Amino acid sequence: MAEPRFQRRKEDRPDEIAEAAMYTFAEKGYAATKVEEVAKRAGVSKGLLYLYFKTKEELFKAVIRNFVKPHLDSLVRITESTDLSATKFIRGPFLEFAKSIPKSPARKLIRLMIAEGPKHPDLLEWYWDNVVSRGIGMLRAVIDKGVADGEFRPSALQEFPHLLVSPVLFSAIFPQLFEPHAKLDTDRMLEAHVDLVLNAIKA
Amino acid sequence: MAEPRFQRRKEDRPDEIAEAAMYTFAEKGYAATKVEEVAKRAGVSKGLLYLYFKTKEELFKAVIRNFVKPHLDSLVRITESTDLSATKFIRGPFLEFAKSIPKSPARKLIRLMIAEGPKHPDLLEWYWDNVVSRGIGMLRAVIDKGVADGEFRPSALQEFPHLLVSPVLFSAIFPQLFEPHAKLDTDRMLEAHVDLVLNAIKA
Amino acid sequence: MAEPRFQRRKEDRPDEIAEAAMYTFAEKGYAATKVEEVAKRAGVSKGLLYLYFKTKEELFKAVIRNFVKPHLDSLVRITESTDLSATKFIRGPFLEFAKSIPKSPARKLIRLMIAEGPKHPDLLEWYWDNVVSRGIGMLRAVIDKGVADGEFRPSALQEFPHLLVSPVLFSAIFPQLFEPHAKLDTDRMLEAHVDLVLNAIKA
Amino acid sequence: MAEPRFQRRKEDRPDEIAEAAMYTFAEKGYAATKVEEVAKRAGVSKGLLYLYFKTKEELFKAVIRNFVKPHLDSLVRITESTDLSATKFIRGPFLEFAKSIPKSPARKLIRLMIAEGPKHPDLLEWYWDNVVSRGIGMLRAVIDKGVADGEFRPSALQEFPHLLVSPVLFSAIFPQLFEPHAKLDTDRMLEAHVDLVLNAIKA
DNA sequence: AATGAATGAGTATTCATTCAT
DNA sequence: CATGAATGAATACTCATTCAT
Repeated sequence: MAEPRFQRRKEDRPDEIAEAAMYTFAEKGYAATKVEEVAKRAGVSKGLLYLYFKTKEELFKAVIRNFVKPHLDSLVRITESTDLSATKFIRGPFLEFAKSIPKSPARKLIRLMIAEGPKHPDLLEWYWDNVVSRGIGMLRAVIDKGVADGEFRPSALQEFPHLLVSPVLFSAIFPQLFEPHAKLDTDRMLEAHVDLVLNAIKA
Repeated sequence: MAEPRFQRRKEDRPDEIAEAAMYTFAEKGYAATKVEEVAKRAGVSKGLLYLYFKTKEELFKAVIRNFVKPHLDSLVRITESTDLSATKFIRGPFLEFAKSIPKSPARKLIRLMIAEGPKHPDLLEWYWDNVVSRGIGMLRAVIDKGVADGEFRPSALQEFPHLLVSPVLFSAIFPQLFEPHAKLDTDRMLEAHVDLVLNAIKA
Repeated sequence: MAEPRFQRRKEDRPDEIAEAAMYTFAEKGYAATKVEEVAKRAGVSKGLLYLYFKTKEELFKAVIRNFVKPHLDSLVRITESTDLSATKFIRGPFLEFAKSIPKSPARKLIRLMIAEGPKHPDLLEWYWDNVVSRGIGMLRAVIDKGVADGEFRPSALQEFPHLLVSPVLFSAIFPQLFEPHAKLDTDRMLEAHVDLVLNAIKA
Repeated sequence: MAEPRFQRRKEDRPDEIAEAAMYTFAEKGYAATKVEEVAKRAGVSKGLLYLYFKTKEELFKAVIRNFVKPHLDSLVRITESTDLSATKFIRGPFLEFAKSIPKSPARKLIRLMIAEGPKHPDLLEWYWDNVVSRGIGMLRAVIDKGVADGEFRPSALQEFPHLLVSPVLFSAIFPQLFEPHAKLDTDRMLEAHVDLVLNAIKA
């Protein structure tokens, strides 16, 4: 007859489930993830899971959205701290952000997005609108500012800020595939990357 | 006048099946690919497919191996043409190779590898041994030669030739995900990349 | 007014399924028994069957174990009633037990065991430990007691109680094979058997 | 250009195939026997096998018929040697025959018959007509003769000669199932059986 | 007569989803 | 709200049989 010490508020449930799902998807991939396992991991029944998420696909999308938001916020925060010079911004907050990616669970979600993205076009659209295009836009703004301020010389990097990001993507994926065969010191590689780029475009 | 139900064409069959499989895997991904569909696409019965490939997984591995070999050969050929200076090599054959990737079917296999790789460790091992590590080794040799010849200044790129490759990977993946929302001129981006890098390390 | 698609009857289900399976296995043999047919016969979906029995083989083993237990218990009860003299025990409970076998569904399971046993060594082990060796041991004890009590003369039957059982086996199998061609009055044959044996070993 | 020293006469082929089939069926059982494996074992192509045997079932029946014939002949020979007294016949040729069964490959065919028989009614009919009923008839004749000659007292064994055979069947089957758990000295058991029976019916 | 490539019907098993309780 | 028993569509794989060569 003991009343439970922690009454679970129903508001938390969806998030708890999404978190369990995120770990499971990350570990096993979409197809190999069983809804029942997610439910078990969340300490919840299958039926309840389906109360909050109509389908497995809904759940997947919720996971992506949920766990990308923090990184989104982090991007926003970085943007706001742009009273730094472009060079200092890139060497500072950007590099830090870049280094954090290959170590965070986000790296698994990146692989998931690449693997499953094409099957979920609306998810890709959301992702493009809310994450990728904003990220690219922000980087472009930083580089443009660097050029305007005379820190950087004009270069194709203004058109392709992607080049600033691609090693981040690389260092998120590479270890997930080839870790057993090759260690990659992603921190140092990303530092080298930033050095190289800044060296190439410095005025 | 009905076309014969049985045809004998032993030699070609495995390759025909593998090709059909490659397109199907590329389109749908591993899990969503039905063996029967591959067979149909190859104009062959399920049973015959299984005569040549013991399991769906075998088929998948064969596909990867089969369709990566040409690129491997291409890499080898590039290596052999290294009577060019390092700079010319990078601006010439390497850039050409890089540009070809995002346009060839290989780009789909790259996405497949990222998506399915972790489920097939032996495939990853083969891939590492036969493709990735050799590719990286080759690039490192080129850069080292450039340094030795006084073309390049010493730099962390010697340790991380990956940086030379990561935009190639990026330009292979990005359009598969975000093509509907953003066109990316991969040719020009890769040219910009090469420019940037050479600019950064020139002696 | 349609009957409900879902019914809850957790407790009974495994037994109901096992019974349906037992009849199907008995009729068709292991290989020719389709899981789906068993499910249909039990008025249950394939999926539910698999909820209770991991594989077809598990189901088979469960059937054997389930439907042998009653006979096992019967054997035990017989053993316990051994305040009878050995002769009376054989003429009474043992003969009755023997006669019951060729008429019960057990006869089908006996044929199944002979047919499928070698493919399921762990089942054979269980069967040996729980049924056969105990049965033989019990019979040996009865005969030894008969000798000790001066009812029987010492004989090789003490070493081979199997001889007491083999006509039981025979009368369980023979009709299943040759019923259309030859009726065998198993009751009278088993009575004759008991007469013969007792006549041979009476002191 | 060497001409083969042994030209295979086509007459032998069916028998060779049947022999290969017999060993395979005996080892694996009907369902688990693959036609291709039989062909390979016979050193013949699948196609040729099908030239001689229309179906797998035909092949199975041919096997049973082929390999039971020798035992049939042996029975016949035994019958013909009945210038012996009934007692001596049972102690001599019959016991020898009985002892040989559990050691010959025939024991495997016996298990096969029990397992697969009910699925092949015509085979059972043939088997009944050509083997079982003749065998039983012969035994009955021997016992009747013993009674007529004053060797045996009249008994139910005249009606149920099966009782003379059932331990033979038992000793053929038992070791195939429980050999790993219990050795059975079939020779001694069968001797004990004959002793017991003769003791029971001696005049 | 002989081959073995080719066929496709047949089946065990899984798992997202539903709904009676 | 919450459960988990129940469903059944979906799919990899096998193997007896056929037939072009």
